[in-house]
Amino acid sequence: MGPVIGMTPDKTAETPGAEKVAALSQIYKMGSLPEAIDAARPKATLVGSEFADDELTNLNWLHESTNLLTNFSLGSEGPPMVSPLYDIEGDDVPSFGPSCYQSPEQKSATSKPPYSFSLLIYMAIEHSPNKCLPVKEIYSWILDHFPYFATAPTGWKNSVRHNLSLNKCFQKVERSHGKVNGKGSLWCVDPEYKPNLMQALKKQPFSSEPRNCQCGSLSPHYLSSVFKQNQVRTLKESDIDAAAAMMLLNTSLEQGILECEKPLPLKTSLQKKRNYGNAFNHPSAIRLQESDSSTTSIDPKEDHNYSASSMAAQRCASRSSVSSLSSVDEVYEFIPKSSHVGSDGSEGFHSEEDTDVDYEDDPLGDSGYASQACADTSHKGQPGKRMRKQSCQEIDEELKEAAGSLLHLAGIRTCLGSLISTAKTQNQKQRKK
DNA sequence: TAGACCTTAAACAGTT
DNA sequence: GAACTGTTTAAGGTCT
Repeated sequence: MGPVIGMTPDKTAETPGAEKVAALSQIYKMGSLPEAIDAARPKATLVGSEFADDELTNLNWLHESTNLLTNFSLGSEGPPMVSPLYDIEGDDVPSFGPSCYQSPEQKSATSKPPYSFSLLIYMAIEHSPNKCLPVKEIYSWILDHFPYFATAPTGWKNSVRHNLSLNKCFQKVERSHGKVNGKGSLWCVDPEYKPNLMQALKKQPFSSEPRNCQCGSLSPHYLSSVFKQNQVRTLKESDIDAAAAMMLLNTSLEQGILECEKPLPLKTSLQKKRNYGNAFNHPSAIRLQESDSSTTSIDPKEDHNYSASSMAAQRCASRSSVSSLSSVDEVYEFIPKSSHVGSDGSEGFHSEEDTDVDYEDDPLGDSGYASQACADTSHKGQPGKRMRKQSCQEIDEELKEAAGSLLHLAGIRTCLGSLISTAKTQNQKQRKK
């Protein structure tokens, strides 16, 4: 088996910011994504008409992503999604059900699958409804589809974990506290590396003769379809960047004050992987990890791309790097949505698992960092409250700046002032309650 | 041959 | 305390 591009920890490829990952992760997790997109569309149109074709600022992605993102569920169970893209290209509708994997796996009951653990994990995750799986579910999926591992030495599980930890293609999504449903984190595929994984997946059974390929291969049809889907996603990533930033803004607005009452999350996989000098070196990712004190200069170019990655977005991303983004429409409807704030002040987000039937045992939506950042606020003592309040005000200002930068990108500066001030007012009201 | 990629094993710490 | 999860290191094999 040939090397898989961009799949090892020591690789120094350019990477997306944690924000994008978070945004996309959130998108994956939003079971009701089409509705969210639909809900956002009219509002986006209001502001989007002024800057139709400005790449990052183009909100047309909202329109297109209705179709595009519908196809994100490439591995999902249930009926296969029919994409207009396939219609356009004259492709048949791909089948992404388990059956599309069946052939090789069934044949490989006694022989080792021709796929690397990275690909196995990738397939498992992609096959999951929310594109996120706990390690245990990944085990299960692999076992289900590759009976070889049922009788294989247990070391393969170690290898799976090793891959998850080391391979930057995979990102850990912290489970929230208080989860009764299993331990450990959820693992997602970094969208940035999906092309690589897809390429590897595409290459593996056909292009190059796998080392241990003793079994059949994935359907060429399946592979080409998936590959095309992935290409479409890649094309849209720049747009999604903007969307991610927009959503981050929402998170920031809601969480900015609360955030300062909670230390940044513990070491994350992002940090870990950054330590390998690798892909997660995106400025925003770095800076958010370097906590509040970081003012190091970054690549202006990237800073431009992630102008929303200023302090606000960073702080926000430090939580939401995994999960805490809201739907796009909430950017415009922060105030009404803020009424979702729960007793712990942690709401206003969609839980990463809100729609996940498997992990839905968390009605509070204590998803990942976002809620972690809020859940413990009551535990904090009073002494530092004044300082925190001051910090919160500073953060507020930073949030304004960040929002300004971002919305400047989007060309919707005009509504910023009222939006933020209103949101701020509402947020304060909520806090007073 | 070197480097990249991948697998396997093991140790260890933290969590449940 | 056991089992699980996550991290890290190391060694060795394969391929380009």
